[in-house]
Amino acid sequence: MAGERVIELVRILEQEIVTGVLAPGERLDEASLATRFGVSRTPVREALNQLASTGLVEVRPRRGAAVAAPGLKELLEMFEVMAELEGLCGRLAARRMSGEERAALEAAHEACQACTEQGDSDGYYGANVAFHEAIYTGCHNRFLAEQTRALRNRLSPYRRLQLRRVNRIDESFAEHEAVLAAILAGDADEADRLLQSHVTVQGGSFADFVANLPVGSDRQATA
Amino acid sequence: MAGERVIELVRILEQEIVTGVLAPGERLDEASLATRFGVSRTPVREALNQLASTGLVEVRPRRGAAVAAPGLKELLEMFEVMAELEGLCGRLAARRMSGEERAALEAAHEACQACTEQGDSDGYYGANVAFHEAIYTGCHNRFLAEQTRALRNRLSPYRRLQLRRVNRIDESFAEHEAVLAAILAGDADEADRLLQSHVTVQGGSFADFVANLPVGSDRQATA
DNA sequence: CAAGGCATTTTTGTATGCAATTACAGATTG
DNA sequence: CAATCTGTAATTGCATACAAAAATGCCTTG
Repeated sequence: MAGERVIELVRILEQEIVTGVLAPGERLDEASLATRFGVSRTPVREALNQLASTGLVEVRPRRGAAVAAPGLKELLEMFEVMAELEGLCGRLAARRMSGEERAALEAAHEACQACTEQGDSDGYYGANVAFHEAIYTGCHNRFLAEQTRALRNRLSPYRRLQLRRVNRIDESFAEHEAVLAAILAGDADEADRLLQSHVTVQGGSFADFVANLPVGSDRQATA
Repeated sequence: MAGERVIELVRILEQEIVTGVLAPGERLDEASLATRFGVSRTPVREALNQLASTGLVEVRPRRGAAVAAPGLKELLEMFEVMAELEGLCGRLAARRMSGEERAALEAAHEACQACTEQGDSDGYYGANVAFHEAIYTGCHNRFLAEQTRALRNRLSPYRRLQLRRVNRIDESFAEHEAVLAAILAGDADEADRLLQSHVTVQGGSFADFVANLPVGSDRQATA
């Protein structure tokens, strides 16, 4: 399944959804996308199906596809699970990371530090991803890493809202430092706990998070 | 997407995979399935894609689909994550279950007891599912419940091997009893811990588990 | 007899066409 | 004037047709 063209379509659409070019709730009709990408409806359908399986788009039978617009309740549920998964990654990483992997994590942390000191918030976004990726690698559980990455990706449109908060970068970096210390010390419980609170909404202001949500996210799109 | 026919195909194929009618590694070519179900290849393709997204089948570009045959390492990774998810469900359920939900859990447990006393191992399989479903409901996190259910389903071909062990039913029931007690007592940590060990391979004999694996599961099918 | 190359055959990937369902708009009626 | 009904347009679901790639078997050749 999934020829090269389909994979490319998935990649492009996923990127546009994750970065917010395609807003939650926006309709994705097959014909338009097919014309836009210069292919037939068939690969577009497959791409939409794949995106639906990751949860990024929502398809309702006979009613077409749209960028997923989870309600507030569902978002909180997903954050709750993500916190647990990230924590587990950290817990396992603290126990299992090799010397090289620990060095890579430190390097990623230093890249974050560089961005922080220069106030490069765009750069920090990427460096932050690299830091967490280093932890995923270090947990030595590819399945867990993939699940966590997928959920992280799915929530990224909403996580970006948080990261834009004033001083959130500095806060995030400070939290990374503690996480790094715990992992290097091999303190699994602490790494778990710190990572959970790091990715949790409650780390910031919950009211701000809700207030910055795109309109319509306060109820189910499928309602 | 996903018309009625596709949904039905997914349901049937999923059932056949989970119950072992279709063995891990078995090839699933589109034309044969299309003839068998009396539909064209298009809905079959969609169904296979959906099953691929849940991990039950594996599709390699230009090389067709086959029932997923995860290697031992990957299986252990999945069990590790499932233990965590089940534990989290129990943790949340202990804190959040309503009175009716607690009653339902007790009822499910009693159904398990009936099967145990009558040595009805087939019946126990279903009652066991109901017990865990009651916990999923009680965690009040539909997303988590869905993720856990999906992973449980994906692992069910391998879990059944465990359940067939002598006395495993009795062991399982005794563990349920402890889980039930912890949840009713609102002891979240204990419920978490007990459920994790309940679904973990290490609960039984690891060697037996490995020995009963279908041939070929000791290495990656995609290797 | 074994190994490699070539043609055939099978299977997947994509395009297109048709049928069925749904959304929309205008008209009709209470 | 509001609500409902109906006809039309638009969109999805499925089937079929064609193109491209990979698997298979046979033949040639060393």
